[in-house]
Amino acid sequence: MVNAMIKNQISLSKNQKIVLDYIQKTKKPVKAYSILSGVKKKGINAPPQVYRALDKLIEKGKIHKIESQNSFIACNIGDCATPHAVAFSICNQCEIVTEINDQKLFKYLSDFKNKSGVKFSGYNLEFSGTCESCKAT
Amino acid sequence: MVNAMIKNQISLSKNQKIVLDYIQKTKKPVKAYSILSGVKKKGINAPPQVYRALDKLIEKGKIHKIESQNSFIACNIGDCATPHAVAFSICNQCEIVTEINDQKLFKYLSDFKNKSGVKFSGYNLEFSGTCESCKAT
DNA sequence: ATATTGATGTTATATTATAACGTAATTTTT
DNA sequence: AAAAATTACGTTATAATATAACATCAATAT
Repeated sequence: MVNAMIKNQISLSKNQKIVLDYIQKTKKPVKAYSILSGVKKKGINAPPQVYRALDKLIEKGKIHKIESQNSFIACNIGDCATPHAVAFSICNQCEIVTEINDQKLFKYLSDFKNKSGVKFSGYNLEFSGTCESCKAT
Repeated sequence: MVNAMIKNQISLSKNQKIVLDYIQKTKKPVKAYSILSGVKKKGINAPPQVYRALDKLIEKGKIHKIESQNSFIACNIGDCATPHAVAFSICNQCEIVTEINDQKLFKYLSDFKNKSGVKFSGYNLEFSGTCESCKAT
């Protein structure tokens, strides 16, 4: 009752917790069927259970989908305030994906979009290239 | 021989032409299997033929993939000079997708990326929202 | 002329995702 | 607290998207 009033308290169901837990353990984005194998021992048996959890976790800003890879990654900005306005850096070599949290970029893109006459609802931006550490080698 | 020296002359194979032709006829992005059904009468029988053509057409800057939809759209910037740095506006209502050709945006994003220490190789930006005409209704 | 590369055609299969159905748990309304 | 509504669950089956692998043919470079 008291706890229920804490702001931004987002409750997760059992399966949602299991799936989020698994995703948070990995550094690289994971695919739905990898998640499935990874959580079979926790009692999740079939794709729909995974996909349903993924959908809800995205809605709740806990994870993001990397569209160019059909993979999923935990949000690194705590509870993502804007789960539908996201930007990522994808290293083609080591495959590590990092979420970009840049207010100026966010503002630039939001403004750009609004200016263009389209009612802004979100964006997905995926940079690709070679990351710092891979560049070194 | 003479023609072969024309700059930017990009030659397309038979199947590539067929697939590009089909994509250019549509306003909305099309899916690979829709293309397949659409070009069966032209003698294209199986998915790999379509996917191979799509891959090459992307390389050659003739089409782009809309990652969030697994669909394909003709490049509206002639031969796209930068097939791996693209931006789109996706209307959630009418599903029309338009390619954004804005040098300032392009520069902003390229600069942003380079500044961040990552060797820039490309980006894919997909805005979503409600387009002008859908907003009216 | 030969070797290399790019394109084709085909079969089979891998990967990603959802439909549909019945049941159970949780929350909201009365 | 009971009823209603919503959300989540488990399961089976199947749809939709994409690629592997192999044999052949065509174009081009050496």
